[in-house]
Amino acid sequence: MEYEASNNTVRVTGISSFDLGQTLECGQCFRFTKDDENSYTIIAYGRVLHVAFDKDTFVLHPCTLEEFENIWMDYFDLNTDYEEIRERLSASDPVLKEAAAFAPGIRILNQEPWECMISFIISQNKNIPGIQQIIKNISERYGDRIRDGIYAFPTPEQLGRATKEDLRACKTGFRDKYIMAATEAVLSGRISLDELISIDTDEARKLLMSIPGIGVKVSDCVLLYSLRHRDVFPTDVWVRRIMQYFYFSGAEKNDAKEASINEIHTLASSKFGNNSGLAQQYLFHYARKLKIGL
DNA sequence: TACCAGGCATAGG
DNA sequence: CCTATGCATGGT
Repeated sequence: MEYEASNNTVRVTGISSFDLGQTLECGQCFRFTKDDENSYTIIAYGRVLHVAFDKDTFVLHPCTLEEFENIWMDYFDLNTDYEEIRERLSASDPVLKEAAAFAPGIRILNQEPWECMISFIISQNKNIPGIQQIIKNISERYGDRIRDGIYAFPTPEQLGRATKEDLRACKTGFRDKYIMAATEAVLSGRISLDELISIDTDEARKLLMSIPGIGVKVSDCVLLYSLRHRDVFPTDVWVRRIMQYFYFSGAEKNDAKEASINEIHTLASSKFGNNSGLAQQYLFHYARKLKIGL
């Protein structure tokens, strides 16, 4: 990988296994818009960033050399060798070979833990446009204005000022109490999200799940998308469907009983091991595009 | 109108 | 451990 900065723009070449659309649109990130073919605007780290691919060059703007090295290089996980992980997953399993070949440019973003946690609390029982709308409402009401009409995700202190009624006005619905509980856990210091990066996965998950409104699926999303635990396998309805279809249905497809989350996790762990997170991303994307069964 | 959306808490086997 | 139900809200 090589990069250079000029005119508040950074150009990166020599990245393999990276596609903007596949990475942003596989459901791990909510705050972006698609401006054009292979051109997106992202809001993160209190900044607005335009990203695009110009032939084989990854272009970021506005972006200084320091911002690229300190923030975005890690955000897009550019220091990880995805070629190697993808080959390992492909070789170990025929289904993954298909799924990975379908979207080989997926990377797992390293997002901000606080925003990620609140966003996935919001995500329960909502579709993606609905989730994006609520996050936008909350940011506009409590976050700092970055520039006209664009607001940063609020800090814990800022969101801590919200009352239940305020949150309801942002259309959070029954999630209002969960958001308040998570905010309180962070503000009080009971849970330090950054510390969850370096502790054992199961221990970190246990701590996250001590917050009401965070269950197995939401905690696994936070662990994978922001806390760098790549061995988890977030299992939502789509992943569940595709796992059922490929791994748990017998010869007669319909009479097999539904596999439980525990059974799916056990199978994922034994097949994909430390790379379960990326395997889940490939499978999620694959399932949504193919719309298998149901 | 009724039913669903990347779940979770709760009450009950 | 597993299963059934309600849940705010907006969209078909």
